[in-house]
Amino acid sequence: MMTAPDSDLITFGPYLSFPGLRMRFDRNAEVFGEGEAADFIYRVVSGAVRTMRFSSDGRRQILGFHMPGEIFGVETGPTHQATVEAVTGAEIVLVRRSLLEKAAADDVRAARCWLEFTASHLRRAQDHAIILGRRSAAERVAAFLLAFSNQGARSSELDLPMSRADIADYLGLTIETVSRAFSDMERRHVIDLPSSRHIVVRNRSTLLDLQAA
Amino acid sequence: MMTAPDSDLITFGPYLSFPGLRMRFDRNAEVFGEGEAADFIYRVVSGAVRTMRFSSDGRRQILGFHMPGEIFGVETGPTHQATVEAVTGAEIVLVRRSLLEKAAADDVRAARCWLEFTASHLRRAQDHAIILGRRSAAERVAAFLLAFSNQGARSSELDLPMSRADIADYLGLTIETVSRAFSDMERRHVIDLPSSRHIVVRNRSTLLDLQAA
DNA sequence: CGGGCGATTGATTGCCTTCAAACGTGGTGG
DNA sequence: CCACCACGTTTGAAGGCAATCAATCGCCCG
Repeated sequence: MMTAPDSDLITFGPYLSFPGLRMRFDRNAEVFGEGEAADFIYRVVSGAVRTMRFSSDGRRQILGFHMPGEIFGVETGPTHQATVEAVTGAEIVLVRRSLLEKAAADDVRAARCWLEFTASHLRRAQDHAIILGRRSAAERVAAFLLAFSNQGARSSELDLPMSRADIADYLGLTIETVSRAFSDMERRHVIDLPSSRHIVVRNRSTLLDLQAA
Repeated sequence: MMTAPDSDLITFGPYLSFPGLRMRFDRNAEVFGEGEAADFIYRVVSGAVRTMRFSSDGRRQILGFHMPGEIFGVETGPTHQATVEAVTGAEIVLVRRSLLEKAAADDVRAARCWLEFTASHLRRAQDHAIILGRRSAAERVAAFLLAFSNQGARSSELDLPMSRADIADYLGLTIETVSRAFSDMERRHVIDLPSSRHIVVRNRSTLLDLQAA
C-alpha cells in the first residue's frame, strides 16, 4: 500500500495539523522513557507501540497500545509519565510540542481539540481500570479481543502485533493464563488460531457474552 | 470550623471561579448517574463522594473518591460516564457547565486550566490501573492508605469516610481481604485501628515498603 | 540441520474469594 | 436506662482461579 500523503502530519481534531519528522524504530526500541523531557508529540504511521510503567521491583504494566494513525506522548507537564516502545518495527512522526502549545495558546478551538484528546484517553484509562479490577481472566481476554477488533480491522480477522507477554502485562495476567484463555476459546469454537498472532473471530456474540461487560 | 467564604464557588486553576448552588446529599444518595446529561460540574464542600461504574451483572468498580475541595463530574461529551454517590452526608456545590464552556471558549487560559484538570485525572486513572493490574492485596491496601494520607490529613491520623466495601470495590478486592490486610498491618504494628475507620499510621516507612511502588 | 525464542500444555502451589459465623457498635423502642 | 436489632466488620475454614514451576512444541533464521 502507498503511504498516505498526510502521513508526516500530526492532525489534532478537525482544525490543526503540524508537519513532523518521520523516524523509524526497531522492534522493542524505546521511543521515549518515563521522566524524560516531553518536548515532542508522536503519531504512529505504521507498526504499533506500547505505553507502559514499571514498578521498582521490575513488574511491568502496559497502559495501552497505539495503532497506526493514533497520537501518543502528549503531556501537559514537563516530562513523560510513561515509557513507550515499539511493539513491532514502526514508523513514527514527531512534532515539536511547542507547536501544539502555541496553537493552543492562540486558538481556543485548538485547545479544545487537545482537551478532547486527553478526555478520550481518560475514558480509556477508566475502562482499563474496570477490566483490571473486576474481571476474570477469560473476561479480560475477551474484552481485549473485542476492543482490538473495533479499533483495528473491520472484519473478523485480527493480526495482533504484540506478544502474549505484552497482552499479559496489559491485562494484569501471566503469559500462561493468556495462552490458556486463547486455547479455551479455540476449543469452544469462539475463535480460530491459524497462527499464534492471527485470530479469526468465529462467534462474536459468544465473545460479547464472555466479556461480561 | 467556620465555612470558608469561597465555599460556594468552583475555582478552576488560578484564573476562573464560578458561583454555584450548594446542595446537601444524604449518605449513599446519588449525585448523578451514568448516562445522564452532564449539565453541571460539581465540587465537594464537605463529606466525600465516590465515582463508580457497574457491570451488567452488578459488579461495581469504584474509580475514585473525591474529598472536600475537589471538583468532579466534568465531562467534555454530552453525558456523564460514571455514577457518583455521597459516601457520607455531603455538601456539594453545583455550577452550570455552560459557564465553564463559555469561559473556555473565550479564554485560552481557562481552556488550559480545564486541560490540566483532565490531565491530572488521567494520571490518577493510570496510577489506579497499575495498582489494579500488578499489585497484591497487601500492596494495594498500603498504597490506598498512603494515597489517602497524602490527599487527606497532614498528620498520621486518618479518618476514612468510606466502608470496607467501598475500599474493596476501589482496589478490586473483597471486603474480607481488605479487612484481613488491615488486621495484618495492625498485628505488625504498622498501623493502629482504634476504630474501624480511624487509622493511625505508626510506621510509615514500612507502609512504603509494603506498597512496593 | 541446529539454535533460540515465543507459545502451549501440564502439574502444583498459593493467594484471594467464597461461605459461614461471631463480634461490636450505634440506633431505636420498650 | 437497658434490651434488642441491624449493619458493618472481623475472623475462620474451605474451595477455586490464576500464578508459578517445568517441560515440550513449533516456528523463524541462521
